[in-house]
Amino acid sequence: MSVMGIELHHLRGFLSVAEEMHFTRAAEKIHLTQPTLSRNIRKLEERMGVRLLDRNTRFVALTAAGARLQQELSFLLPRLEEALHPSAEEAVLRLGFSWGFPAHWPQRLMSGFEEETGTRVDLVRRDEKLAGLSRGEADVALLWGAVDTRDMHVVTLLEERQVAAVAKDSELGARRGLHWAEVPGLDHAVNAHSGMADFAQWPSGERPNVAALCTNFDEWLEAVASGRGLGLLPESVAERHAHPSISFLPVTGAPAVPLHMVAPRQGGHPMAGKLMSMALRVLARTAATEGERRC
Amino acid sequence: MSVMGIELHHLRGFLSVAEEMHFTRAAEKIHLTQPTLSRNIRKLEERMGVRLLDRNTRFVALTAAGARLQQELSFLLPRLEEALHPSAEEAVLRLGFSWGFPAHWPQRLMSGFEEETGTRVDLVRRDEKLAGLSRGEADVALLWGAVDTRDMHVVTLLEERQVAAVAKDSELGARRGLHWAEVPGLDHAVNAHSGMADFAQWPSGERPNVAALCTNFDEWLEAVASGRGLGLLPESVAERHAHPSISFLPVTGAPAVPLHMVAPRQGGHPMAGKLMSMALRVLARTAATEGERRC
DNA sequence: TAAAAATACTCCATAGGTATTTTAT
DNA sequence: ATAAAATACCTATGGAGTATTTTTA
Repeated sequence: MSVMGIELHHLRGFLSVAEEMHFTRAAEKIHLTQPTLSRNIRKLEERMGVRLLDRNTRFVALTAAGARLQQELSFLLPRLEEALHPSAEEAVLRLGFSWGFPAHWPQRLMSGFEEETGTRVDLVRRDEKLAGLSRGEADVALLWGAVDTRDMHVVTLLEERQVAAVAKDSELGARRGLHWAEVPGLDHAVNAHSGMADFAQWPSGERPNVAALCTNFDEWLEAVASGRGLGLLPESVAERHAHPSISFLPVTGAPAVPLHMVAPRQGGHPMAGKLMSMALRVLARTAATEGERRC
Repeated sequence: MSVMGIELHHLRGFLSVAEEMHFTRAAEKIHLTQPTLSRNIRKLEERMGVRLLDRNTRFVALTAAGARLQQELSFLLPRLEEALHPSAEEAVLRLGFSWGFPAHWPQRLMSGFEEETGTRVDLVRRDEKLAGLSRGEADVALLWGAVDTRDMHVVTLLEERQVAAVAKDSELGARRGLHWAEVPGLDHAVNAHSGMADFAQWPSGERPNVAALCTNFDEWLEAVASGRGLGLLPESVAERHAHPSISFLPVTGAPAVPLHMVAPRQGGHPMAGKLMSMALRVLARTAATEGERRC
């Protein structure tokens, strides 16, 4: 009954005053203003039903009850605060991807997030469409292309041109570029987990021929290199995967490919949302900076 | 940093769920609704940055971090709650009076207050104008008549007719009543601490003659009994102090005497305000009940 | 007179509630 | 189909701030 409504900030405030014996300094120490701390102490006294501090404008002193409380709290509060700090083992957020992990800004995102939240970010590569999300092996994932949005919270980070990867010694190897309209008529190498070329969604008559079906990016790249078919991928990923046997051709008229950050709608990691919004912020700043650089 | 904003109600909620392994029951146990508890758990997880409970609509289970937290909290929280309960020694409010403590309703007030707040009320008689308030020997006081309102928080509980106490074998002993206009012309016995007859406030020409100046009620009553002068007092107090040598006479035209409850404006007992408002409530109910009885 | 606590107010974050939806067996 | 947790929305307590007043050595 009487304890009702007492909260930790009241106790932190009291302990601070009990240590400083001075409201203004005690308030500063815990980043409060003096009037707020004064009121919190009064509330604590009202709710406990006991005066804890004898005070006037010149002096602050503990009452008997206050001294007893300080003694108890100086033991209990630090332990409690400690218990609320998850161990380094526990404070981990696993960021999944299956291919095409972008350069530069994710590193800044991860270190910024770790600094701001104290939660470590572990990078996890899984060769699945959801990069470990569905099996609970990742908490958040970076995924190129279309994502089933039913059970997932999805945020689009950016969009990129797609390019075609072709074997240098294939018929297409000599070409300088392709047009999107040609694509359905060509043989394709497909990464089943990519989310890039979801051919099922294409009009049935125009569906490209799948000449090679792979289960991860590296297999797929080699399939392209060995001339089994062309592959589609985002421009920046192509840049990071130069291959002696592969040429990357611009595809005029091709739709842009989105990069998504994805997390489970329910039962997910409590900091997933924070990472996603921070990712948007970081990307906005990156875009702004690059804009400035261009000017 | 991460601990910011975690409060006791979050932890109480978590502990309740960890014990029940069932949100709805856990919510009932701590007198919350299930959605509120759900949100509080989510907030706790967000602020700690760690998932504590794996849950869906059918199952609730502790994560590793949750199990550790439960272990810590099941030790710390009960001790903390205990520390917030003042001991019986400390949870005391001293109610001062110097004379004329009323019958019936104060007893109900005191027991009601003790039951509702867990704070014991000790009755303290001190023969001073403020009945121990000024020396810090009482936290709240019941005082008849005028009270210096500068440093005190004052509430008027009721007003009563005043009557005159006269020695039966004095000249006034045979009278059936007095008129207020006669009072200045008569000899008075005065209790210096009473607050009743503050003669200093009377127009200087009409100030009654102080034939006997006493320092407490009992001396004063005997002074009246021995015929040193008349005394003024509230009707109900007269009723409780029948004296073989004293007659009580109505005084027509006399102003009513207020009964006040008084507490220091600053530095007072944190529950003083609660007692005062409860006193007003109790008296309102008493008045209502007596009103009904009359009808 | 000056330092410090208390008051008076404004604002807003969030705890708490009710009604409804989603989910898993 | 049903039990149970999650979501959506609303209300209002009270915590935090700024400006001012009061107090006491």
